[in-house]
Amino acid sequence: MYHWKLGPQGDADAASHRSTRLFGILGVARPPRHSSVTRDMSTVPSVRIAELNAYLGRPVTVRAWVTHVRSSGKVAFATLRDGTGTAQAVFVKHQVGDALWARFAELTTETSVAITGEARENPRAPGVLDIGVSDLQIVGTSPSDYPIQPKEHGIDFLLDHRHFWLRSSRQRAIMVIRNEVEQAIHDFFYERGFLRVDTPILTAAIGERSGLFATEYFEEGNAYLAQTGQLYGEAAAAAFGKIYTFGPTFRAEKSKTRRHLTEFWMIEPEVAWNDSEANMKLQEEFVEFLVQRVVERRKPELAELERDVAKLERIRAPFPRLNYSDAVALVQKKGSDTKWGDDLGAEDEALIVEDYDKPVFVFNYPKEAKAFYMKENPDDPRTVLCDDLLAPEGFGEMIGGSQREDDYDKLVARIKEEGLPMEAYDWYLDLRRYGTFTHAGFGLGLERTVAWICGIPHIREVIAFPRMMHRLRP
RNA sequence: UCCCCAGUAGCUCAGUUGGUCAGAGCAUCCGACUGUUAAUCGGAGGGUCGUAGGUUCAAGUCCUACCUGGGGAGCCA
Repeated sequence: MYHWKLGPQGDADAASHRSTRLFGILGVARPPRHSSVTRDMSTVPSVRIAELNAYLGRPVTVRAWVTHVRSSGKVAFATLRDGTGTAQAVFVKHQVGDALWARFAELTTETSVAITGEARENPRAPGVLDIGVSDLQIVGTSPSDYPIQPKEHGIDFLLDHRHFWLRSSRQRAIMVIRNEVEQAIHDFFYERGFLRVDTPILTAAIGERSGLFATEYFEEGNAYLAQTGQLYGEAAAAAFGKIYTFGPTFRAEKSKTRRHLTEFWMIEPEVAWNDSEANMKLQEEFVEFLVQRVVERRKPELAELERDVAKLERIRAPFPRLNYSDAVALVQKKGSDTKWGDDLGAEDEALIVEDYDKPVFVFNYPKEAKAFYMKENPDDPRTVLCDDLLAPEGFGEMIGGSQREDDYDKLVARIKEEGLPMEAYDWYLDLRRYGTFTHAGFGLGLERTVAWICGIPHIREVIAFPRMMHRLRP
């Protein structure tokens, strides 16, 4: 870690001084060979780049990574990144001396450094502060073959180097917005009296659909990675009223599209006494809240991503609603050959969404197109009380929700119709035997939501380390 | 699983009807430059053209198979 070199002049004494200062800054014990050298550095504050403008005209120490180096004979520049922002270190040869000047020449892309100098504004580049360097410690060297360049790269190459790609300013902006969305989710539900419930990731087979990841589980046979926490969420709603889950979800389908991951994060609220109407109202309030929170607090990051903020500012409840039958009629008018009873395909969703600049609800699908647990529509028993919320700008289905079937006999009949193993649902059916209750909930795909807010076309870019069919590393 | 597309230098790509086709830009290394912002200028190194067969006097180039990946469909969030 403490990997620094002397300049060509062999400035050993100066080097030991600098080394001492670095160890002091890092707050770790000095090696004994430097113990005779002491220097009080308490007057030089160690700051993050985002805080630099509070220290203009004063000496500071910044610990950061070098993103770019430029040299011009007698003056040289190193751009610095520390995760909070960027700054520019300026080396003027006649000011820094030969030894430090020589050490500058050792800086390469992604060298980690501790740089001390005066913070000051740079009239030539408003917004990026300069550090007039008086001292430089190389903490970790970086070979000259660092793979990520400030040039175009293919997506495959970038994902192979995801551990480096995350260092770029664009990726930082995405992760900051993702974090803002996650925090907003917790705030939204906390303020409304929801209880967060963490549901199991290892489950017995309860979906019985293909696309489950299996793993050995002691003497119990196979366990499966959770595809949803919903069934557990329903049990929790009967216990606590209003709950939500927030966790990873796994789908082993061999999906190869920009909207799919094998591991993604899903938020699943479940609310006692909500019907389908209240469910949709909660969804649109929720989505509006998330989008407006990002607009309010993350303008710089949206700008970094060149996102059209005006499109996000328009995202206000209520959202347009189409019942399934009207949606089918609409897409047929636009040339689709989808018939009543079919599920809506990706092309159909695009046809529906193109007329709106807000997310669009499509509600009450045919029973056959949806899951067994959705409540039969009393006004049209061919359909169930459910909704999909489609994101604008072609980002696809962001939410799937429904009122749950609370009638024991109807639920049993649906499980039989689907050919599902009744014994797997014994505890789930108990929820209808012991104090059944009207309830509804939905699942929001975090990555799809963040991709839409960021305007990133592929969701693999909005999760730090995506898991896809052909990608298990890094 | 199905349909479409692509594999040429570290990266992004060009390479015409088969015949100086082993190329460019960037990156790297060396040199020049006192304020650069993807700096600029000069020079250098770097490739079994995805793999294996085949056609031909001659194959990145045409044919076949395979491998790998991408995009889309389905499934869904």
